[in-house]
Amino acid sequence: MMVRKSKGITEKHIKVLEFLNEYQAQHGRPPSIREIGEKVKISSTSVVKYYLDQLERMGYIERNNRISRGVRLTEKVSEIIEVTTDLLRIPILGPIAAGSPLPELEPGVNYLTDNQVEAVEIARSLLPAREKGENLYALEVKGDSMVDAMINDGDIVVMKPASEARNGEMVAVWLPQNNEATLKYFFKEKDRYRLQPANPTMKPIYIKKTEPLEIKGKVVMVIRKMEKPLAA
Amino acid sequence: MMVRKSKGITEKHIKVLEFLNEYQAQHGRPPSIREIGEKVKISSTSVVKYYLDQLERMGYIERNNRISRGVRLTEKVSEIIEVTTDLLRIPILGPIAAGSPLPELEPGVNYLTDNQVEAVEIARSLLPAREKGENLYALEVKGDSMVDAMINDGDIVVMKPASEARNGEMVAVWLPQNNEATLKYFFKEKDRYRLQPANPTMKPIYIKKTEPLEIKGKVVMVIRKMEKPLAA
DNA sequence: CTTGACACAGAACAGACGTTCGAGTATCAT
DNA sequence: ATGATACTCGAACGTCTGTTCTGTGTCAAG
Repeated sequence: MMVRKSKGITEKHIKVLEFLNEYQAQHGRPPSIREIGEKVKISSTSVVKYYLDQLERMGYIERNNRISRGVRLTEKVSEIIEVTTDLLRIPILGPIAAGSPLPELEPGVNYLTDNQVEAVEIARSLLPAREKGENLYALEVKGDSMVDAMINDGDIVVMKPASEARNGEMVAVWLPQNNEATLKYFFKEKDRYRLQPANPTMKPIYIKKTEPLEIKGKVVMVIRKMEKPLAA
Repeated sequence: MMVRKSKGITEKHIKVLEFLNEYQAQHGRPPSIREIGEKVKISSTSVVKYYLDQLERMGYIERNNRISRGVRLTEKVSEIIEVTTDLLRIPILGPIAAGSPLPELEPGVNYLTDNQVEAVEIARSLLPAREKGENLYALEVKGDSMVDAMINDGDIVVMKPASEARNGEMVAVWLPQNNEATLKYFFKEKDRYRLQPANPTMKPIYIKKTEPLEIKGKVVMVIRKMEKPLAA
């Protein structure tokens, strides 16, 4: 009767979760109840337990009782705070092919907790400096239509959502008039856009500024797994 | 006069280190002394401490005394046991360019503990199934000579050491007669080797079996970071 | 045979740690 | 005012956990 039913998370709960996350990342082990209390400014161990009980009931932590430091954050906390991990799970939204429209990130959907979607795990250190990794998504290349972007069938393209780009950035664009998706280096010129293939031996496409061109995202990384040998 | 025997690591030490590693990976926290003793078949906590003290003196673990479960494996243990991590540190041995010989993995050198070399961190889940990651190394592509392998200047190529290959595998080969390093799909035919570019629009190279051809490794993965925009 | 380093066991102890309980305060709807 | 709810405190308790101490058996050197 002393535990709230379904009220929301308070500032204190978040403080506790953040400290749990921080301590674990820093020390490689969970903190003790007294260590939590000290950091979250709770002077009684019973109050810390009080909050831990609530957090456990809410599904944000799991506990192995009777064992010291037996606390563990669950997947669910990522909905509340940014969990520091070395690995970043990036959802694979779908295929990218020349003739089909690009899958897009729908706001408000948490792909990481949705086990339906596949994902690639990328080391944070592999990402461009200080790229937080927020909202990154990945596409799997289907077909040979991206060869001029130096991208093969089966490659994984990691994207950052964007609707505009600066010169020299590689973007995924949808060309409504051609009904075509493509990956190109983007350059804005006088009265046109130049879409430059990555392959230096190939020629650019020019799109007049009056013509439609939808930038869907910037390419952050391309990953090619040589899993199975080439046939033929 | 009192030089005792080996003085090195014993089977028990390794058992302890392995359990430390296993428990940490499984529970996200270090084990207690009694948990160690139970698993390593030591019936007294004092003996566990006895070994922990030795391991600490040898530099394989660090301890935060007075605090429960205050044990942590150090970098050095990777010389002794295979530390299970989600991340794999793969050393970048050097550049790969058409005109220069390929850097090679020197046996007996632990590149991971040698801070001199750069490294890329790859999530284990990203590697081909059950690729242990042993002896993997990486090369950084310099120049545009690998464009026919769909590989750009600046790309990171993750390699597995190999001196021969099966049909359809992409290999790094050194062609002594041409004084050239290249990445191609490898096919053995009647009396020749066919080196097939990844780019389907390009033609293969044929090498007679009588001519020299040194396979240096198989390509496991290619990573392209789109860090900076393309100039021009 | 004696000595001493080494590997190990068991008991005991002190402090760390999680849990329980009694009690107090503040807010809010009744 | 009343009571229910949410939150906090402090003390006490028992277990967990790391440390210390005493003792035993082995083995090689002196």
